Amino acid sequence: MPVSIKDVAKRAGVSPGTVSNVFSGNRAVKAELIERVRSAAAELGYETDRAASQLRAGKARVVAALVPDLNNPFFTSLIASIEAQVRDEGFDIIVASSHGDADEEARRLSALLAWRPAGIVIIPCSDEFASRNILADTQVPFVVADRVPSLFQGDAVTMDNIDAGTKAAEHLVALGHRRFVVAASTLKLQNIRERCAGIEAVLAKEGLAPPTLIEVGLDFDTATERLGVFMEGEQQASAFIALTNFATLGILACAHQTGLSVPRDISVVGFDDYSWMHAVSPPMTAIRQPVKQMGQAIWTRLRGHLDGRSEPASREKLTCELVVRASTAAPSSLGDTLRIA
Amino acid sequence: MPVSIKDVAKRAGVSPGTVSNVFSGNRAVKAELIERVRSAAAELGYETDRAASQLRAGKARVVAALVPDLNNPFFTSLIASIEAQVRDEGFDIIVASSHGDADEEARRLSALLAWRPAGIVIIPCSDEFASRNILADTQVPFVVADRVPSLFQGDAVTMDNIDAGTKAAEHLVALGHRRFVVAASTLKLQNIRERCAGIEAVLAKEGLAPPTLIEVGLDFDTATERLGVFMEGEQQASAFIALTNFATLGILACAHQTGLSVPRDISVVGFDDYSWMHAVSPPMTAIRQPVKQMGQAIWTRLRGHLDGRSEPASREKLTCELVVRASTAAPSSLGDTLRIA
DNA sequence: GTGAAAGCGCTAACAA
DNA sequence: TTGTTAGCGCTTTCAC
Repeated sequence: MPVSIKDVAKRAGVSPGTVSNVFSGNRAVKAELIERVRSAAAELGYETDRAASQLRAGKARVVAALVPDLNNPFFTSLIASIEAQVRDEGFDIIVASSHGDADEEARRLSALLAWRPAGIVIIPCSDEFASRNILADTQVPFVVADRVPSLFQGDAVTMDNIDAGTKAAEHLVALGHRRFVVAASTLKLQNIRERCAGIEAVLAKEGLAPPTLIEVGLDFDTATERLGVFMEGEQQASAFIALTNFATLGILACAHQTGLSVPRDISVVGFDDYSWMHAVSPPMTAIRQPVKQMGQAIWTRLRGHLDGRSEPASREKLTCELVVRASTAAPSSLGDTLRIA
Repeated sequence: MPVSIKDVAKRAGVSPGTVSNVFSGNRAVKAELIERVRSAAAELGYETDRAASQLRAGKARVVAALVPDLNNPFFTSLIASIEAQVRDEGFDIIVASSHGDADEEARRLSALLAWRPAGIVIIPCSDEFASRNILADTQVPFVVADRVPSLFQGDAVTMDNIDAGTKAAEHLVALGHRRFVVAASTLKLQNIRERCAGIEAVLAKEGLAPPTLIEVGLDFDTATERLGVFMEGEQQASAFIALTNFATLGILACAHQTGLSVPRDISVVGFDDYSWMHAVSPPMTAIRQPVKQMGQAIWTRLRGHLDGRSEPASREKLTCELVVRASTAAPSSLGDTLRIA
């Protein structure tokens, strides 16, 4: 692509510096020259080389995003939200996936850093977030999202996970449920444990038995097997709360497999709110995370550091919303009778 | 981030050129020096500046992806697949969304080009793909995916959409269905029309009435309204085929709203195969697009052009698979009777 | 196999 | 307001 700023300058009869100023807007240029430069550039098909620009100016117009999994719609929605934020200001976004592995996370982080991005947003694959050392050595502003180490000091955007659990539990308690099962992909993550804590607190306050915690894993067979015990067995529960999207699917799959009807036999609160939850029968009651606001909060923080300003680190905790649809209902005594028989 | 190749060179007691060779592997370096350089780099926390490297070498280790919507899991799965391909070879991926708008597509494309990427993969927001002129002017290799203009000559990766429609229709015909409704988000796209054509051909061959084509739009209310006519009205259909993911949801939402049971009253074939289709009741029969293979085919083509090699343009057409689950069944005569009454 | 030096395309000082 | 020029960090001749 051999059309550089010099070619444009020659054709427009101005200096390279002027061309640069026309495109960057850094210094004022007479209207007439702007016009000449613009048309010369258009004729030649010129577009500023961002690598060169960034190298010289020392300012990158790109932000990097590192997430655990690009197949998880929660993460990609977040990327979508960030993309919508940054594009208006001429930034591009470079993405990478750690594939849920801490070593890979470290490697990808280094690779992203090599772009000298204006900022990095990272969703660590575990609470340890061991690779944060890598970031500490650099001057690149970064914000940690969703999974934030408890003692972490820097910029962070999270959910109020305790409140999320509380809302789900209160809703089900109000409907009259007394035995709860909580399904999570893994309890190794802080945010998941917080959601549990929220639920446990509600049940304790109501004098109900603590919920049964189940790690459903990441494949349907395991999930179904582990949940099945509490759908078919002696100690049936009537209320199921999912703490991740996959857990939602696991509960649904298991209910279908064991022939239980939702919400007649069991009530289910899903996690994350996707279109399919609205469309299926019954439409799912779910805890919705404010993905869009998350993206905004992230960009606000990154922006704060943009021109070398050193804003104080800040933490934002957003609240989830319980969307009530038809997968939750009062426990039917009929169902109870049938299952006990 | 003020640690450059010179700092490493000084510390290791070698020249900058040698450091460069150690990291790029372009020229052989004595084992002892490699060791010295590596440890010096590690101590300093040095990582090659990709912008500078790319500027000088004229070779980018980044590919760009432009899709219509980052909230659509089909597109993001494709990005995930491409990411998995390229990361092994040290490439990064920069993403952008055209937000379904042709002008924005052109703008974003120019912005992406400004990175001088090694290649671009684009899913146009319409068949026209007007912005292809922009690419034609450059030397950047690109491959068009999913939505490919019919007369397009370059590298492309698509689905065999006619076959996809055929498979869905044959499945339902074999079950005994005779009246079909086909739901699509829009019929403006070539690939959607091809899916229709596949269905129409099957029905024609069987001597059945042509399917009713419905554009469901992009919100549930519109979708439900338009589909409702054929679920409740005089000319009930028993077989519903969705041609996009949203159409699948539209059909399901409408069935739920009108109180029809799947598959007892109507059979539904969904489009795209997501986890939720596996988990809900009934599990959905669906047409699965081979997203992973698509990513591979795309990268194969891009790779072909990588070192300035000028491979001939090639087109790949992948085939979809029909995943049969429980949302399709033989039409029940009982259902027919009830609805006619 | 290694070092010295030129220069990729751009922007920012400095002159004019 | 515009032109001239140095140099960002790197890779790549060209010498040795």
